[in-house]
Amino acid sequence: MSAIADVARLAGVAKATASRALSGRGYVSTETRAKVIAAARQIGYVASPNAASLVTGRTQSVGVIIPYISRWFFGEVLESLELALLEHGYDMTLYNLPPASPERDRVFEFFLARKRFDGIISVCVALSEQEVDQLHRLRRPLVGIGGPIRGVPTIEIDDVAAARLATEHLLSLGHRDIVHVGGSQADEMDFQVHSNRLRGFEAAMTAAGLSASGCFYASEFTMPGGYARGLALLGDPRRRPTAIFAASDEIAFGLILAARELGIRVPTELSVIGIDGHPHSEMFRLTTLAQHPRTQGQLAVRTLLDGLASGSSVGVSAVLPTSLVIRSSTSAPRVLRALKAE
Amino acid sequence: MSAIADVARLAGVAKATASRALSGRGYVSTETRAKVIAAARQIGYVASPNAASLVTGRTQSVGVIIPYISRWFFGEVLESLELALLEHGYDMTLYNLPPASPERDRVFEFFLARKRFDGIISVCVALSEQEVDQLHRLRRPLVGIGGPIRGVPTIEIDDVAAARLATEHLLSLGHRDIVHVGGSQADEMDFQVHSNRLRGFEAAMTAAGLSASGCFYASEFTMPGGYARGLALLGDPRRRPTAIFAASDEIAFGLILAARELGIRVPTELSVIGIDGHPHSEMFRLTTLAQHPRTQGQLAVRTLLDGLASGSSVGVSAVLPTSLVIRSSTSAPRVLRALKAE
DNA sequence: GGATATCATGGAACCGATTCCATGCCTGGC
DNA sequence: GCCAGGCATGGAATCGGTTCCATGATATCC
Repeated sequence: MSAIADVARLAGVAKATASRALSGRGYVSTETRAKVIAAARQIGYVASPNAASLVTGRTQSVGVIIPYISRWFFGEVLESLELALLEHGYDMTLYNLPPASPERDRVFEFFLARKRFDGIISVCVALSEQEVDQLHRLRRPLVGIGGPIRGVPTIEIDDVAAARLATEHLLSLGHRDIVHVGGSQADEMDFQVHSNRLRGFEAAMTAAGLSASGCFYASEFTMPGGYARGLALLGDPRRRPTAIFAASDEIAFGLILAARELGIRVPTELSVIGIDGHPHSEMFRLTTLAQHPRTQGQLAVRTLLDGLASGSSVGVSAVLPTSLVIRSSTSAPRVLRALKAE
Repeated sequence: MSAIADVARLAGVAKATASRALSGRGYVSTETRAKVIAAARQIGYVASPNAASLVTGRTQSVGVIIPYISRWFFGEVLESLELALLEHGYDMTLYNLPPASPERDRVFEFFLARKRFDGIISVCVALSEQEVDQLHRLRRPLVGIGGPIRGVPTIEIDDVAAARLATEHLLSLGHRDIVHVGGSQADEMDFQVHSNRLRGFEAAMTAAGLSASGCFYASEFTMPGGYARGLALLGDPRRRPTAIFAASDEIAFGLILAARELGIRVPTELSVIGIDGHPHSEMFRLTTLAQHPRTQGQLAVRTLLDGLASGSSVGVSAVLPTSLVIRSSTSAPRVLRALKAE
């Protein structure tokens, strides 16, 4: 329970000098600094961040708002955020805010409005203009991950482009009968991830001269979701597509398992492509459009801390690239290969 | 940026009265309270928790130390912790501390020692006596999840018993040739989860008059880990067991997939049982010993807040029950069924 | 009706740092 | 030798609350 006054007394200096010696700001002679540091160590002094933030206004802590914790993308982002923040000496305070959470207003009014953070990172939680204004008024920089927020720098991937690329990969293999299994708009998160991926799919299909209508099937954004959808979709051999573009790798895993269960060979009879770059995709030999959540997290932290240093400048948004990782869940459709063989 | 002094001035009372009116402590007349509350609302006053904690010593915030974020068990625990803490008006500050992390000392010296928390919850991170003492000296209550810490209340399941129950389930079906696939002691987390589950397995085998030696195979604690181990283990038909006890559901999923890939029918030719109660276990029709991480999280929060209220009393540890959920990944071994059929 | 308990309020101290300002010393330049 | 300026230090104010203590006004009880 030692305070800086104790350190000062022990070192035989004034509080002010002790503070300067320990923080490194202002003039202190080398020997005095050494004395103070020795005294601090001797009594195990640790500065009280509360007292410090009271006067400086900085808390050395960042708030993170996130809708899920245990889903892959979010877990990865979270881990990278925590690591990057820790490196820069910041604490991370976590608010789990599922879509349509009844806690949402509580969190905003009760927690975020208190001046506990130097900044906030919002992962796939859209903030209303009012909420953004509120934070700006507190002069707290704000960075988004996963979707655009008006007037706020955001780190994201281009979901439309990623979906288009994935679909184009299937098209380039010769598939014409392609289905998209993705999240429904109903349980969409704040950002338009689901509908953006659908739009990218439709764009690619239309550009290839194909109709996309009736080619979308909704699913939970999970492996069991994809599995259930797969069983229903692939059960009828006559209506079976030759390829599926899944909006996430986990959906794709479920689809592959459903196909196996129905005796449909992947990729011979059915090609499947996902989006994510999930670590399990290697095991499932899934072709996927990898995004890089850890990079997104690191960049978000850097952007936030830059904004913090430069005094709430606006900061710059970034659209991070995705990369097509081709494995063996995709190939030319059987008909085509039969033709080629002739 | 309004302070309580502004509220007091506007309401025409002293700071002390305004503070009492807003916090609800001490005597304030009904009308004065109404005036103060109205004034506070009018200028959008939000109390500074820093200033408050400076004098009360309470921060209304809890630190959580956890080795993983995205693994199922940990994600579940985390979500339940956050929810329960939020309900009681506490913030949750997260420290991700993988086993053998180089950040560990930094986290302890630099972050935890600062008086930023009213208490700490350690999820599967064992604390050294020194670390525990340090926290006790700061009079900060401490609760563990997932394993015993000397002198600290802990919420856990009985890993030995759970493993024994799982193995006994296989034995009771008539299996004699049983293998355990679990985590290696090398990459064990702080608590003895891996070796405890192995011990439970050995205990059950020995009690049934069987030898357990040579029946353990190490695997990463993930689905790909189980998959890789499954391919290697089940490849040779002559050395194939009739049943596998997997130390986690995710390992079990991998094993099941490997079996399917090798054309081994589950459960006809191979029974598989796991531990966890993972949400995907239903999809894999996996028989499992379900533990309940959310309950563990809730109980940990309750224990911590009790300790907080009663002033660092010791609190009581709890061993939570597991439940056997029987699905169709386990059945009597084929030989036995053939005999019965005669 | 006077002593006592209860309620209501204000003034001031305090939590533990940072930082502004004043003071004094020493050095160097002219 | 004197003055300017850089360096080193201490005193005191400050951040924004909570709480102790004193004071006064009512209500209660014998």
